[in-house]
Amino acid sequence: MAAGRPPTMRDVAAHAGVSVSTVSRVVNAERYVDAATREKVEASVAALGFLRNESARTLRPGQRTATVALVVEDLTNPFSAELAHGVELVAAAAGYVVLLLSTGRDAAGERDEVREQEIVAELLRRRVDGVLVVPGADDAAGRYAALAERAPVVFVDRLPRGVRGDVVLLDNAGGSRRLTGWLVDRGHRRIAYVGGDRRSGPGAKRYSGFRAALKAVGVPEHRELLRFGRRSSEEARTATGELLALPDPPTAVFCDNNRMTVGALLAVHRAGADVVVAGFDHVELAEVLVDRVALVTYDPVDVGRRAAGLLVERLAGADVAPRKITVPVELAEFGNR
Amino acid sequence: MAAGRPPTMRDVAAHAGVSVSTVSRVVNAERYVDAATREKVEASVAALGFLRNESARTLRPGQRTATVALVVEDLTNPFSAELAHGVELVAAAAGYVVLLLSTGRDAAGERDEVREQEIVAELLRRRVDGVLVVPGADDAAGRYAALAERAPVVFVDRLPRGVRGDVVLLDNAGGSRRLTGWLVDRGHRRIAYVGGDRRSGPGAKRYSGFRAALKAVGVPEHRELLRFGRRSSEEARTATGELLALPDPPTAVFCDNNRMTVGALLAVHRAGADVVVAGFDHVELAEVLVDRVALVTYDPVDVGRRAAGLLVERLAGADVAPRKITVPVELAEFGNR
DNA sequence: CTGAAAGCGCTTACAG
DNA sequence: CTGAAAGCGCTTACAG
Repeated sequence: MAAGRPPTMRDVAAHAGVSVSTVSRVVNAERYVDAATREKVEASVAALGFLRNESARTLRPGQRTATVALVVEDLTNPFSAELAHGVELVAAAAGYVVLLLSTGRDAAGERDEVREQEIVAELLRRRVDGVLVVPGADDAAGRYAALAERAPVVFVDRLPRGVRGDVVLLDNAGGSRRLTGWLVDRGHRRIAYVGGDRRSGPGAKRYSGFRAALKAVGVPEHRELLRFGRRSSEEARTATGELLALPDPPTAVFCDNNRMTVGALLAVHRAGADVVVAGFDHVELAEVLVDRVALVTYDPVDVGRRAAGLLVERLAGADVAPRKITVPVELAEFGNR
Repeated sequence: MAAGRPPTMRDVAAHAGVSVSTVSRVVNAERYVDAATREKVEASVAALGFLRNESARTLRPGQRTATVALVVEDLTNPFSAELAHGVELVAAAAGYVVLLLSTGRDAAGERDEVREQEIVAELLRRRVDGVLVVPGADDAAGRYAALAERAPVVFVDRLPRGVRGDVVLLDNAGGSRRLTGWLVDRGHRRIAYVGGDRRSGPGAKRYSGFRAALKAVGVPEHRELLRFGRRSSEEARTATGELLALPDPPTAVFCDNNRMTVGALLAVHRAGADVVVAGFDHVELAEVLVDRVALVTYDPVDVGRRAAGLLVERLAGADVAPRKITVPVELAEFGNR
């Protein structure tokens, strides 16, 4: 398991009978190396199983670590996982390796700011070339500003206030508007809303799209049908159950994200209620659960690919103003009825 | 964005009026530093925003990179994603950072051995302290042997032939046996099998558990009811559809993994067939789709935690024979009937 | 085309 | 308790 120290360029040089500089040139595929010399060195590299120590290379000023970091809250979320996959694809193709860090939540479900600070310091210590962040909140400015000063940062899904950086967002407001419009077009007037945080980030945009769509056609928003701050599918199920039990229940439920949709689907299915479920994010098997479902979907892998693309461009020297990409979303309709 | 070179220990030393050695001692929290000196240095560290260059530290022989790598085939798979989360939790707690690499598959769905070789080389170049691998095949020996010689490797989900290393497996055979037994106990005699590769890895164990359970109670295996080599839920759905259309259809379908289960659930649901679905892996909402379902479940996050735990122990110096952990699985039963 | 030498930012014996 | 010096494994001007 511990097989001595790995061979160094010095070992290769000795083996090939050349200088260390020459080995370096060969390893770096530089020009101006005699073909015969090159072959000799390559033979020694192979014979010794030499692999250049990247830490040593990196030490020289101007040298890159060829490392990018991806900071997410929780990889358990399918959005983050697929995003990470897209990031890895593009990063690897461009010669970067991905460092994965999750910020997590503390026991109370609150953001762990100490951990976030520590992550930022760690990335700085490791001199990563660039960072992709899916921020947990809009107020992360202070935390990521120090990072953004030293390395390009691309934000995904939300842009913290006051930080400079490229950003990749979903068309949250537009998607919500279309989804709500779809319900209204089908005659729904009492539409419930089950969601998480309505104050910031994607949740805020989704709620604003919902309101805008209702307002545009003069359909009233019923305050008693709005449920915010739900964090899990269980909480969404309970909330939806309560809504269905109302004297004048909704005819449709708008769900803010996939956990909300899962909860709502369960509640509607169990109640055997004649209610349409409309949700943001893809939910597997949704269509067979409830008579009629509409979902706003998009490809998280693509979000990751685009975000990594922006970062790679920055690292390649694109010296332009911060850019913003809005990934389009699609409305998919399912149902037996 | 590019704010000059970051401060070095030399800058801190000058600022604090001490030597570089002293700065190093303070930064490394060594003893034998005068309290006043320490404070002075800490003040300078803070003033300059010094963060020790980890590449430079690493260069010294015997110094660790505090980096572990996780190699998976595809993070899109929820198993890998949750596993990665478990790994990250334990690694971070132990002071390691996680490098994420996916091997992927080529266009034809075949393993990309060149990419795997390149990943191994990359990890060696970066001098990672240890590696967690979810191998794509049993014959990966040659590929990971070079790695295992230089750094501890923990294999997850399958152990390639001929490689030394710790391994964390699921109780595949046991889970399959119980699941099959559950079906037999309920009177099923014509049980279909829909699965992927039956030759190696988890698939082989699951199939052998299935056979063993049938054999134990003298229930015959019906060759016309076995479908292997299915790779997606679509392929599983088609296969299940065919099985249901047989003149003498099965009364239950055993599914090898979650994609198979999703496909089978859809097929049974659409056909309105009175068939029980039994599957390995958790499937969200499975219970509301089909009248009766049994699933073998486990916690992939826990698998990741345990694998990372083994690795961290190795890195802490545990010099013991290769260890094997088998993560238990649970049988969960759902249904309206 | 090739080599000797300096230097990247740290850590670590070795003195004191 | 503190500092001067050597050295980790590379890269890169500078000569030749």
